[in-house]
Amino acid sequence: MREKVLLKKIGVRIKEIRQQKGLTQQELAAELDYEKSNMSRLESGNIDPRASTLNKVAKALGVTLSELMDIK
Amino acid sequence: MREKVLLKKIGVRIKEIRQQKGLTQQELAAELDYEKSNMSRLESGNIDPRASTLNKVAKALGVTLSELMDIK
DNA sequence: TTTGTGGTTATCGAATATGATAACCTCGTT
DNA sequence: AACGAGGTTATCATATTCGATAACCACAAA
Repeated sequence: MREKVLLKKIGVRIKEIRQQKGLTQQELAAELDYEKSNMSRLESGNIDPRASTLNKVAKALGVTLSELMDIK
Repeated sequence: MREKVLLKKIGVRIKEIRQQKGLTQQELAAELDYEKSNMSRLESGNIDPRASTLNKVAKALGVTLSELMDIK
């Protein structure tokens, strides 16, 4: 894993928005055709997601990709 | 390739900013420890880059990740 | 205790990015 | 024509995501 800090921040950002929307990981995962296990990996910062994955998450959360990537 | 349109837009956006800065692909690639061939693939929208890759590009271009992802 | 919810972690196969090298193309210039 | 600059494209090995399944943990409610 090359950019640990970045990935952690992305995970935290996703979790933050998800919780604001009152969604569980499972509910969000369902909208993405993800398994909840994948959402957990993503939010925990253990993976370096692809642009298309981030875009899907952004859509499911109702924010733009730019907003999702607005990490401090 | 799942999200062709998105990837094309990301490529165009990178190219746009790179040209604004007056950089060539080779110069940008050099700052990233990329080969110019990789930059070309990225700008052409043929790959689905990882978050860490996008972050490196953003840094090298002097913009935030959020700004880089601000694709119409 | 049992059941359900929310989340984590490990593992697998398949698909794909990455890093590198090389060949090629289109120009503008000498 | 020959050369270089800027890009493109193909290919390869390696690393990693993705998609899925399953086991597990903590907690709350029945």
